This record gives sequence, structure tokens and C-alpha cells, in this order.
Amino acid sequence: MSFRVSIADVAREAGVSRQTVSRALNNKGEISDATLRRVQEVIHRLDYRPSSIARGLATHHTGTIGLIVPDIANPFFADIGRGADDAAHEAGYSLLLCNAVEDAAREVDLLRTLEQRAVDGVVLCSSRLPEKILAEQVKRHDAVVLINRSLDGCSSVCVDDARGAAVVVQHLLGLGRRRIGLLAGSEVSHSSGERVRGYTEALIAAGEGPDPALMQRCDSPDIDGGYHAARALLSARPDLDGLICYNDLVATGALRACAELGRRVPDDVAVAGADDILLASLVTPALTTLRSNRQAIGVAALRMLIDDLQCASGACNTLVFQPELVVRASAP
Amino acid sequence: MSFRVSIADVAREAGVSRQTVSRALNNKGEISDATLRRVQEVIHRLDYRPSSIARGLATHHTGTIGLIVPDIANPFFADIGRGADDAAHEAGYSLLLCNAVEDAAREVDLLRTLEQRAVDGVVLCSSRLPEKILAEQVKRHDAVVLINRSLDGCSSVCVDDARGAAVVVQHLLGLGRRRIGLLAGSEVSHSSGERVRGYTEALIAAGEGPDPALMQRCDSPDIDGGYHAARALLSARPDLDGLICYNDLVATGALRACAELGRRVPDDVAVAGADDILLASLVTPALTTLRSNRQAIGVAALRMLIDDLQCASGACNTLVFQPELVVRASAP
DNA sequence: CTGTTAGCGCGTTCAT
DNA sequence: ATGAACGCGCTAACAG
Repeated sequence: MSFRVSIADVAREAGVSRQTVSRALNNKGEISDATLRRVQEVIHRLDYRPSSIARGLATHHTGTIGLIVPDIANPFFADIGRGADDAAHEAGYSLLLCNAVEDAAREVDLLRTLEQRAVDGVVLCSSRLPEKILAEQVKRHDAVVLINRSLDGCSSVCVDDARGAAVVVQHLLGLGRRRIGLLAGSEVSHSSGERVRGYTEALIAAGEGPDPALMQRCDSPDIDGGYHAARALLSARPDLDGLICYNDLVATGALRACAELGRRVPDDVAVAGADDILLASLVTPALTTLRSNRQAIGVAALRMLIDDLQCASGACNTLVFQPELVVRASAP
Repeated sequence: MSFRVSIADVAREAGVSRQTVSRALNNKGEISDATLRRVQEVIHRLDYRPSSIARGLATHHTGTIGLIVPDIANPFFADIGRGADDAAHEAGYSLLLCNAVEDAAREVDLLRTLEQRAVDGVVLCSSRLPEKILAEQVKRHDAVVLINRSLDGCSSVCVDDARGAAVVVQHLLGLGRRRIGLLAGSEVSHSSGERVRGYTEALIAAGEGPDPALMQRCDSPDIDGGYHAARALLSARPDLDGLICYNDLVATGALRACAELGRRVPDDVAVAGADDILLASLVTPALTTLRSNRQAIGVAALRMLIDDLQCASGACNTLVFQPELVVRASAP
């Protein structure tokens, strides 16, 4: 790599002081039009670009934002990452990507690393951390936005999973289903907990006391996990006529279990998924599911973070996205 | 945020000079065991972490690597990103994620931004840049590893797309198919070009002169693009008995087109995809496809970059991954 | 409006 | 084995 051109080179070439170059760089006014143009010409000619690290050391702002997700290979988080990157780029920030690999210790480690790297702020996605530790780590950063988790004194962007589950329950009730089962996700998953709550409350509100035996937890939130959980639940409860699944992969596994057990979908059992991944419209029967605009969530989180950064009011906002029911053949 | 503890605080607390703390930090020897332990104790007690930016300014190393992908929301690149992040974390590096959004100008801009941020190296995935511009930008960085593209004097990790396509052709020939069509991807896509080459050469090698009329380009590399391209090709060439698709989404679209046109798969037309995405095994019939371990590609690229960084020999390596044929019902 | 003087927090000479 | 002085490239606070 060739030698970098520094602010001193520009200053010398333009016959001004380094400070004047700095002013031209940052449009702080306090500079005459003539010199401004002259300096800009030299900057352009020398193809000078200020060093972000030097600037960072001087200003304590790095123009960098940390994004922690459980797993970027999971389409759910990849979409959020895409939205966040778009919004960051638009605002002149760069994104430091971190996979927490579903591990709490790793997550703390990443938070510390980001602190060490002096990121301006952090977007933390679906944190698995206990409240106390989370609060402690959040305090170490200038600004944090949580996605799908809430915390006192911290901004957050959430999907209304409880409401989403309730909407699905109501849809199935509207189809005349009365024995509605739930295939839940991990116990430590915030969204799974919320969906369980929405499901339960919606059943109570409808006068259908929820039956704990109608709920089954998946070992893993994927096709296999859904298949096994559905088999277990369908065998234990042959009277089941509706099944709400933690996500579309789980629902796909449930479809397979139904087929094997000779339960027709949707005639015998109406099945619903969540997330509306690509797969949802391609399996047979196509899945009724909940759609949330994940890219928009990423964009919103990043914009909110930048707002927090600029206001520095310490105020915290909460934005809630409502998932949208997508009706397909599995629960028409 | 509380005030950061700096190296000076540690030095004062430990009753030594800042330099001694620095030595303790970097294990450069030249320090007695006693003071080393004492300083380490203070570091631990004060929970001191050296500032990456200050260190970066002094050393010109940031411990940061830039990763440019066309689109992180595309599972293909998300998997590579996941692998790269794992390998980076393991080696103590952080990843600066950038989406080029399939735009050459944006890609150049990102390369410049990464330079400004003084990343130690760059992994550039499926660059769309013309050779000359690419070479120019690559020179500005200390180390660059290209994925799915090659360039003189630059390390690269590639999937052998030509060979992969050839393997599929041979498989279909082995099934007795003689009129084998190709649904190609974008003209500017390196991998699509390679697959066209492999397809053509394999047919020539088998004595089946390739027929240009058997090749159809997709407007977009997704289900819709595949559907329309397949409809056009199947209508124009009713004698087609094999169809090789740019990727699994295209193949899925082709399956739909076959169904609509009353062509049975695989009896009338054997269909093959590429990438082995989750969907491939779930559509009906399940897709014969090519699998490449994308996460491994990401890991390999990052390790290669770090090697280049440490050797600084200027030597460049090339690693080629062979895709693996996965045989399913669409071309058994 | 412009230039001068000081740091930002660390590593790297050199002395000691 | 330890410490003092300097510089990385830039911005902030002051002077003129």
C-alpha cells in the first residue's frame, strides 16, 4: 500500500495550516469561501481522506455502530441486519457485525469488545442476557437500542408477538376451531414467551379456558423440532383441531407430522406458522402465518439509535411493530 | 457512560510508568515477574481495557476486517458472513459488514470507506467490478481475499462452478437425457458465466454439440425469473428432457412451469438446481442440486486473509471448493 | 477568518 | 528491568 496522504500534506500543498484544512473538512464555517475552495481543490487533487481512527481518538466518535445478533445465518436476523446496514450507510455510519451464537457469555464478551472499540452505539438483537447483567452492560455504552426485548431506561424496537399470537388464535376460533394447540419455542426466548402469553390470554378472553396439555415446547425451533413436538402433541390429543406454531419451520415439521398421522390439513387440523419466510408459501398446503417486516425493524432500530445519539437527552423510546396475518391454505 | 479508565490510571494505581503497563499488556518481556503480576492485578481490578482506536493510531493496526457482500439478506452470503465472523472472532478480529447492494459504484465507495477506517484487510465477495477498477482498489489495501472471483496478485477462495455444472451435465447424461437446457443467471455474474462454461464444455466433451437455443437467461435469479425463463424455453423446445438451473430458486420456478405445461418431472424433464438451500429438499419433487459449504468458504477466506496479513510475503494463494452433487427426486 | 498550542490514549524510540 | 520523551493524525480551545 502506498503512503497515506495526511492532513499535513494537504495543508502544506494548499499553503494553510492544518487547522484550516480541518475546518474545510468539517464545514464548521469560520473559513472564507476562497480558501475553502482552494483547500477543497487540493483535497480532491491529492485524493485525501481523513483517517477515521485519528478522528476517533480526537473526538471520541467513531462513526461505527455495533450490531449483535444471535446468528446472521438465520434469515430473520439477516433481514434485520440488511435493514440496519442500509440505514447506517445512509447516515454515514458503518456496522460492526457480531454473532452471539446464542451464548450469553459470548454476548457479554461482544458488548465489551464493542466498548473497547469505542462504537458510538449498539443495536442488540434478542438478547439472552438476564435483566441485571443486561442493564449493567447497557450502562457502559452511550446508546443502545434493543430489538425484541425491553429494559428500563433503554430504547427498543419490538414485534408485538403477544398480539400476533392472539390474532392467530382469533382467526382459528373464527374457523370454528376449539381445541387449539401451541408449539412453543425455547424457554429463554423472549418472543416465544410473548406468544405463549398472547395465545393464553386470547383463549381466556374467548371463554375457552386454556388447557396446559395443549401446549408443547419444541426442542429446537426448526423442522425437526416441529415434527417431533407435533407428533407428540397430536398423539396425546387426538381431539386437536388447530395448531399454532412458533415459526414457519416448526409449522413445516408439523405439516409432515400431520401427514404421517393421517390428519388432513386444514380439514382435521388448521395449522399456522409465523415469520412468513419464503418457504411458507411453497409448502403444501401453503402456510397461514404472521408477517413482520424485518428489514423495516432493522432500519427503525438504527434510526432510533442515531436519534438517541444526537439528542443525547437520555430519553428512551419504544417502537412496536404489529405483525400482519397472512391467510393461506393451511388455515384458510 | 462512566469515564473510561486509561493506561495512566493503571500506571498511577500500580505505582509504575505507563510504559510498564504497556509492556504488561503486550507481553513483550523486559518486565519482572513481580511487577507483571502487580500490574495485571490492577488491570483486573480496575477492569481496564486498552482503547482500540488509540492503539490503532499508534500501530496502524485496527484488528478490524471489512467484509463486502452483495446482500447479507441473501442466504448464500449470510452463510459466508457467518463463517467469516466465526473465524474472525476466533482470531481476535472484528468484522465490518458492508452490503454492496449489487451496485458497482457502491462497492468502490465501500472499499474507500474501509480504507479510511484503516481496516487491516478486506474480504470481497462476488465483486461486480471491472478488472481494471478492481485491481486499482485492491492495491490500496494491505490484504484482500476475493471470493468467487480471481485477479492477478490477489488471493482468492472460489467455488468451482464450471466443474459443478459439468458434474450435473454428466449426471443428466447418465440418466439418458440428451436435450439438456440451461437456465442461466445474470450476465455480469461470475458464477453464472462459469456454469455456462462448464455446461458447454461438458456437452462438447460428451460429443453432444451444445445448442445455443437450449440456453435461456433468467431476468432475475429467483422463483419468478426461473418460472418465466422455463416457460419460454420449454415452449420453444418441446423436445427438452433435462434442465439445469442457475440456482434452487430458479429450479423451483422451473418446477412450477413444468407443472403448468404438463411436463412431468423427472419423467419428461429432469430438473437440477444449485446451492442446496433449505427449500431444495422441501419442494415436490425434491431437487437434485449442488451443495457447497458456504460457511466453510467464509472461514477459509478469513483465515487466508489473516495468513496474508501475518506473512506479508505478498504471495497470493487460491483455494478452490468443489461443490457436491446431491441427488434427489427431480433428477434421480 | 486564520494560525498556534494542546491534547486524545497508546506504542516506540532512546536513555537510565 | 524501568522510565522519559516523542509521534501517530486529527480536533478543540484559544489567540491574533
